[in-house]
Amino acid sequence: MLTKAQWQGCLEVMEEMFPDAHCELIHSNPFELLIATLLSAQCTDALVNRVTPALFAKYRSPQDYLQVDVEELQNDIRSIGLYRNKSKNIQALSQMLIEQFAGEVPNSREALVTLPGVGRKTANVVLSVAFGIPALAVDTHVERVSKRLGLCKWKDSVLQVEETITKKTPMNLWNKTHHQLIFFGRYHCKAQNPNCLSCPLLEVCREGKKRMKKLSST
DNA sequence: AACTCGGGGCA
DNA sequence: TGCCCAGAGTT
Repeated sequence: MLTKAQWQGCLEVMEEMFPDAHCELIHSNPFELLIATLLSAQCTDALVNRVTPALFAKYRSPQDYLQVDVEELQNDIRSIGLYRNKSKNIQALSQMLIEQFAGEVPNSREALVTLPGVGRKTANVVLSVAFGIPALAVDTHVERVSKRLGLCKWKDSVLQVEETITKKTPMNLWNKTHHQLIFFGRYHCKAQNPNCLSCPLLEVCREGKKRMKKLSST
């Protein structure tokens, strides 16, 4: 198992590899972060970032999203996929924010997950990035990376992985950790053909060492 | 647990 | 061309 110090070392190395990873989800306010995160489902942020500048210039508040027909909103986000669900959710969510949360994005998980289209992962991103609250969205990349490195056991559930990382990550790294893990997992520690040969974390990585051993024996 | 939504990226 | 993808909701 990876120690807390080793884990922090890994996070620092990931930051050196992808220094601007966390910039992709920096937004001027929690509401824009919430919308951008919701749009990110099943597509990359690079794709989302192509529509958000125009989107956020046009819609600045929950009220703004309610002043157009759903078809118009669909057209504004069509290129990212899953646009029917997402448009519907954004309008329903805007309505709820106005009626139940005084137009503000709530800062508790219990409240966030009651919003349509917002599940645990989206809620955790908003909590950590917008409010600095320790919460980590565990997707396939985060799960794979933490298990390969040896931070978690292979049989751990998603919730167990989340608990372990939450426990071992220092407060000052909360707004970055998720994005560093995502980038590291997506572009380096890939699901297929991970680049172990050039990996700076090879010395501490459980799976990496195993793969190298196998490679040298054949 | 296994679907569905969905256009774009990439082999 | 066909497969996959920073998820959530429904059955």
